[in-house]
Amino acid sequence: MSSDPKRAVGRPKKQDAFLDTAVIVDAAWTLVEQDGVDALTTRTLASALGVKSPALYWHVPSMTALHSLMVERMLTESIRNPQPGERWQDWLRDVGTTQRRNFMSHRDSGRILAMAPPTDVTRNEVIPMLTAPLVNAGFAPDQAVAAAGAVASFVLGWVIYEQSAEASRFVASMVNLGSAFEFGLDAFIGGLQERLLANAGIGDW
Amino acid sequence: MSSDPKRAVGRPKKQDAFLDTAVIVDAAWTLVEQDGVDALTTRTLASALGVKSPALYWHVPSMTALHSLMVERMLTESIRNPQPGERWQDWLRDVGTTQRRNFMSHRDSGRILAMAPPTDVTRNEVIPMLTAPLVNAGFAPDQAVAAAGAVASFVLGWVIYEQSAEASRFVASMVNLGSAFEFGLDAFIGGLQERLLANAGIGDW
DNA sequence: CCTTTTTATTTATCAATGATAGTTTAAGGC
DNA sequence: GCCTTAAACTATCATTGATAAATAAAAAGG
Repeated sequence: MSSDPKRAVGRPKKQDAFLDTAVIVDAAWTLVEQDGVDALTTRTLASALGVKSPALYWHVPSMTALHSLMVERMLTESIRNPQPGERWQDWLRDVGTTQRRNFMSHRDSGRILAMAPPTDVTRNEVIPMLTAPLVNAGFAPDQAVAAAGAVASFVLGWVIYEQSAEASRFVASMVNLGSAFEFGLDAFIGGLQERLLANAGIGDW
Repeated sequence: MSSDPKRAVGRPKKQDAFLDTAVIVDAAWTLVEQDGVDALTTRTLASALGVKSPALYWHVPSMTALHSLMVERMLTESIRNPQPGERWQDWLRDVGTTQRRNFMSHRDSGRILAMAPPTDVTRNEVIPMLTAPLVNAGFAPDQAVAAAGAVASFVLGWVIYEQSAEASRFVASMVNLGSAFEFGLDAFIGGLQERLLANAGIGDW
């Protein structure tokens, strides 16, 4: 409470403004990492920031908006453009595996992704970043969007199941989850490649 | 309330027991279909059934359990065994498209799937039903589990995005969602086929 | 036929949660 | 020095999932 000398009881300003969106999103992920998404309430989060819950609403309009911001943060961490000369297959495989690893390293990220509407940033930056390299590789724009969407969907669905204790325990008893994911991803990329070659042929799409 | 002559105020029994799990799950889906998953509360659901909310807890232990039951109901509606002589590719494509159609016909099903732990029925019936035909087709058991999991993940993720108003509006402005889904599914099945042929060869898996 | 137990609901009530209203303090511009 | 804006606070709501205790009807037991 009044243990922190930097904080007056009334209100600071620009100088030492305590909160901003980035700090809140940070703390939110930390909290979720520790105690799971069910523990992410406006009160626990505020308390982790040494603040009362209504203060959060000055920076973030709602809990749902916070979820979206958390997603945005996580997504921008795990997508990259292809390096010059990198084959699209290798790039896509790496993006897929990296994204799974990234999602899995954020507890309950699947559930959060499922709840959160995409932000403008997510829509306007992330999606084009996924489709552009595929168009460059020779896919038709429709195909590129479909392929990018399919990979994104596959990863999201996979992570949701893998983060479900019951589901992943059951499947993990039959198969190594990492290998299984890569098997699926490779199969999908292989199938995309077939379709790309078909484009060069008669092009019946 | 007292408008229904069949109901005494105290309590009925077996004969005309008002509630059971099936009826509750039914009403829950109806309610979600109409007003979305956020409107599915113990009170609204009870009221739709002409009952008070604690009555539900006699039949279903928790809201989460109800979600799981809703998922179980939905899943068992959309999976089928292959018909005799049916090619595994055709069967898998049909299962995938049917499942997407089924999920999409249940409002907010993606979010519900993401929240709900799988029931025993889901684990022990649905998953084997998906893998068995693939094993029959010549996939190694690991591969069959991986492939089935991948298709299930793909569909789940896709539906979550397609049911997100913002995400689907954005993607639908670039591509037909149905065609895009099928493009992804076909690519994946094509890739699986490649792998199956590789099994017959040197078998490096 | 009366008593006891079980089944299935009710009423009453909680604690937790997301959110808003209204208040308060600090800083900056004039 | 005042006024406006930024950024927090206190107080308070309505809603929600859930439980406890009461209660009535049906079934079971004799």
